[in-house]
Amino acid sequence: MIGGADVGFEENGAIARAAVVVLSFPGLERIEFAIARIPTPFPYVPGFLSFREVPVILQAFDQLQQKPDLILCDGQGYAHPRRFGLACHLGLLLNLPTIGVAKSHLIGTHEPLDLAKGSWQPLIDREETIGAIVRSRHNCRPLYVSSGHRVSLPTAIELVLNCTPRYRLPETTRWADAIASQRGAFKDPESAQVNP
DNA sequence: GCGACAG
DNA sequence: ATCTTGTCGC
Repeated sequence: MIGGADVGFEENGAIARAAVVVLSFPGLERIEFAIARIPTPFPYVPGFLSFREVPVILQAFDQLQQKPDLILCDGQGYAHPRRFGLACHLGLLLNLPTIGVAKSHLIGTHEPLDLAKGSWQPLIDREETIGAIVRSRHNCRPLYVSSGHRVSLPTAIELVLNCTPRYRLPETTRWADAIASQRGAFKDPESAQVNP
């Protein structure tokens, strides 16, 4: 079972709303999801994102009946100024394997990336490989992948690609995002009528 | 001093 | 992250 977590905001950022979903693997069928809302505990400060999003994610996670074996996070893992991004923070607190999958760059340099899906390049910072940029779809902006907790970078890249059959983002992230934001045909959580 | 800066 | 319609490109 693979989990996905994402956070959205309401009331001009005053309320943080998290969604954690659980998908089967490798089938990627949606098994379950949970939602939590709390007053936003911390402002957005680059490099300190976990203090803003992890608390509410933990509350949503606690509500799950079926706990996932690993979680794909929306944000950096080891590819962080102090090597401890959101994915590392969440994984350590839950003592669960996690992977950081960010949609944009925070730190690190890299060589040009091939356009073909599946290609990747190491992300380097201070002579160290901290993660990788991965082409999850032909000719699309790359994903910033890095290990979060108890997962190696090669395994992280492989898992992210296996969770991304069609779109730029992993299915886990797409579902969590659709549920965390208040978009789509999301009416009653029980009816589960959501469109990623 | 200047530019960059996950969500 | 969020506001917010149409639109450019494959």
